[in-house]
Amino acid sequence: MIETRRRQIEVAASELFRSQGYAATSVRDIARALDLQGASLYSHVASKEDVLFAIVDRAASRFEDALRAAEAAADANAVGPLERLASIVRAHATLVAREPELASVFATEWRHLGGERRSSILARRDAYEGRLRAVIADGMATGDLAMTDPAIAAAFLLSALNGIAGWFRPDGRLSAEDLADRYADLAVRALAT
Amino acid sequence: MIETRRRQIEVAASELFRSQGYAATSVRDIARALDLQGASLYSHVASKEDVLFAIVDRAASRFEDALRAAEAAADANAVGPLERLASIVRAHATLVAREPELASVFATEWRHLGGERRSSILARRDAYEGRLRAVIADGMATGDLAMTDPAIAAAFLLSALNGIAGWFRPDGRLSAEDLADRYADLAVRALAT
DNA sequence: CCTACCGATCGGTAGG
DNA sequence: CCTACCGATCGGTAGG
Repeated sequence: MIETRRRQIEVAASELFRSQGYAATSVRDIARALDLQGASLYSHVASKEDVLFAIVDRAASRFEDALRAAEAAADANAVGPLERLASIVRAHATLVAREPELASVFATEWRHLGGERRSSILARRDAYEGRLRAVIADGMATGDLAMTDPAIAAAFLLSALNGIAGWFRPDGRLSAEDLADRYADLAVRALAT
Repeated sequence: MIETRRRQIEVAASELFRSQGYAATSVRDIARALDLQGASLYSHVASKEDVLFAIVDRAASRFEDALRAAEAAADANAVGPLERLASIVRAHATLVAREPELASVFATEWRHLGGERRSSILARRDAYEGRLRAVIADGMATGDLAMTDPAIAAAFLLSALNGIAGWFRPDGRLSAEDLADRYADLAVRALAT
């Protein structure tokens, strides 16, 4: 277990950033959650923004991995565009439901990042959204999906999916997987011919 | 034109709260947008939180009015559950697209309100969401809408709708009304039998 | 990882 | 609506 402390800081910060927002969370808030003095955090991180970036960067990678895996599985099973879309939605929803702090900070706190980091994260978000748009456009080309503006459909779906982080309780009566199935169903119905 | 200055403050604050968030926006930021000194704001408002509450309270009323109007129109025309749902979605989407600052602050900054104000706003949000759930449940009872958990369907739709504030440009190639039509279409398709 | 401390900025008040 | 100012808190550093 190397870098455990650093990880603890990121986990505690994710929870605080999610519930209070980055700007309203002080370095001392994060330290207190770990029973440290505020200044002691700086033995492990260079700045508050560094902690935010680490979280957001990790979140971006998780979403990219989930998308890649969903697409690879769809390729391997040679499924149609409808099932490909469903498995992407399922993957995204599952990730948000399982790690709402990560997803919520990724979705809303990136604007507190400085210039380069911010644009790098935005570029990755755009690329992700672009992949989803392409899947939707492909489905329209084969006639499996109804004709709509793929950009609008993608924005519609991503907002719905990311919204899960705002209300889903992982310890509630509904499992992340069940939730993901419902969302995939709603998404497919919304877009299928 | 009474209370113009007060209104200007709220408008400037909405824009700043939307783009930077409430916590990252200082009283002096708001004042600067109006060419005032920071302390001068306090001739018009009692506190920074007061400004936030005024915005969020106004936003809540706007959404309540829009919902009421959509339901009244549906009642007057005796339309079915499908068209009733469509007109509610259209009304909500139009409002978010026309006033993204108001909608975005309402959707995300309420947590910076203190105890009573916060719970009052949350109660109104819950009531609004409850109305949407009821419309969905009614549509399922008549067989116009497919059987799903109305709470999940409502959360799905509201997240998608509120997400509009995050990307829609009122001066872009798509009008608020066209956007609203697309969203109503997606919503109806997602839920219809 | 702590104590001690820094300059900057915060929301807000006094008094005009 | 302004100037002058307040105590509190902010992110971060020095030195151990």
